[in-house]
Amino acid sequence: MEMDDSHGTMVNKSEENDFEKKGTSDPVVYQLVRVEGDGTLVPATEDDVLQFEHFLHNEKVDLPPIEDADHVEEFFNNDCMLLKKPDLEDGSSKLETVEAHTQKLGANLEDNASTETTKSTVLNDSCCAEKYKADACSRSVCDTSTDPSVSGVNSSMPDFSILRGEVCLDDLTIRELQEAFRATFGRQTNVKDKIWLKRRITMGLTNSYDVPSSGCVVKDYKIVGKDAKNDMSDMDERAKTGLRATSVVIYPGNEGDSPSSSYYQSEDQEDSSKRVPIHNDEPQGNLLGEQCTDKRTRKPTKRYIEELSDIETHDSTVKNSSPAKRPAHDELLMNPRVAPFNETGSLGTIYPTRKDTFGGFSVHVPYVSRMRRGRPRKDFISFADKGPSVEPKGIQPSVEMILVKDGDKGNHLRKVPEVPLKVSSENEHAEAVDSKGVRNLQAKVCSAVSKPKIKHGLTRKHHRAWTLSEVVKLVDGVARYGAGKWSEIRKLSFASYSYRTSVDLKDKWRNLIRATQTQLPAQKDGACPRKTNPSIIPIPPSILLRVKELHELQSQGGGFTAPVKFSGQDGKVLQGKGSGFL
DNA sequence: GTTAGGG
DNA sequence: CCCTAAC
Repeated sequence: MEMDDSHGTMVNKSEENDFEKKGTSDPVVYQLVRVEGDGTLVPATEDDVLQFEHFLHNEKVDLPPIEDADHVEEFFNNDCMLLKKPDLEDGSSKLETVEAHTQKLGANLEDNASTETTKSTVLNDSCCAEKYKADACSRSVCDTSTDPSVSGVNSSMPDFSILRGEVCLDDLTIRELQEAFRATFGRQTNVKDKIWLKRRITMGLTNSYDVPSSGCVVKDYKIVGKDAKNDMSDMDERAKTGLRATSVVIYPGNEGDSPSSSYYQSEDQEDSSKRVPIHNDEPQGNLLGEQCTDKRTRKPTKRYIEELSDIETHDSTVKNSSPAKRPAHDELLMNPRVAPFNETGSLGTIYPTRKDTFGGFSVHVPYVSRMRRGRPRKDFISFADKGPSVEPKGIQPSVEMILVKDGDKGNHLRKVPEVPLKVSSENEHAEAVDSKGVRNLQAKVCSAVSKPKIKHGLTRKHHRAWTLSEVVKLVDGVARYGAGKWSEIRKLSFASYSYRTSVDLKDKWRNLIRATQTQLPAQKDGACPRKTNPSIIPIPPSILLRVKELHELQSQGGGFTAPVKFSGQDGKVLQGKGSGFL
């Protein structure tokens, strides 16, 4: 199965094929999540994913290699939410299992839930609690055991008969449960925790996370037992049943705020967090129930919409996580769904898209990595009051703006970038407006398009790559008027480039200076000037040399004024090269 | 309003 | 590019 985040939709297509091909493919989809210091769950970052790539890869290629048995089991034991802790020393942002995370959340749940919902259904299983705890806490305890029945994983076929007929999961032995697990998920497990096994099997058969820990009866591969609930939307109902049961039963006397109590809550973590994207794709056609179609949790969005993060984490006490990896809105955590595949184009080209919640809107965005690197936008429009909308199948507004290569002069309108619901457009409106006009236009568009209040009508300027001609004009302007006369240069040399502000010129000049300090020496050494990014047109060395000269002259000369330094040679170079690049 | 600098 | 202090 495909574990790559960028293929969030694999479950529908390739996975089945893989399964059929290999027979042992794991139909469970794992989600990598990150637990921030404040306990918030966020989708794993790309970096996180990379760290586990080998994991996922291993699993994909061949199931549980012996060497990795520990880790694989860790995945399983934790309902596939594995995670690793990259650097514990800083203690800031750590990765851990969802189980552990849910522990933290458990206390809250306990507070909110009524304690009289205590059930005794789990009592007979409480003996497994210790085992479970042991499993969860110290890996390698059980996975090193060599139970003959659990060793020949890849070769033999699962015994599907274990679930045939009417079977009460409670009556099964651990081994039988393991077999049932295997029949359900198509893979082996070494877990000996009955509760866990039963829950996992039940979840697998119902394709739901919301299952009781015991009392389930399987009949013909389907859960017919009592508490097999499928309605995830019924929160109240869920809070009263299996979820409560486990944690309260263990410590019947206390009110549920004991750490241990909340610990065992972890067993039902899916209930509370619902972030466990166990996706039981059906390998055998009839093994898994299909009654829970809309329960499937898709892989999380890979990118962060940091603009939403503050909504969720403004009050968290532990604020040592990197701002760039702040947790997204909970809604975003839970709901990002991957639309199976969207067909576009006359050729039937299929592009994966995912449905994402962007500022409260349901939108489809290309399933690509688009993690923002900079700090969070401050002026992002808050759509917090706008609930998730019904996804429009036909209209799929994209927040992506397609960058249009700057032709040349004029005809540039600073777009209103990243306004939600703004349909992507490739056509630049042929209208030049000055900076102020742009602001106004932005405000207008925003107010027209989106009802929610916009903070200040400020949106990020549409990124425009600097063209060579612009660079040449800038260099020319600096040579003519001097560095620092940005306003002047803008007025006189960039009259037709209305979208270039004096600040832009200044920034670009600064970047050019930097470029001369980095690129030029490298080129002299014959080294490859930067990692050649074909999409970025390198600035010709001649221009860089001019920049360097101008910079040195004007910096050392101190009070550089006007055209004094405009040497004939430079002028010639500029003219020649400039016209050539235009 | 501009400019310089940090982010 | 954004933001902001300092002119």
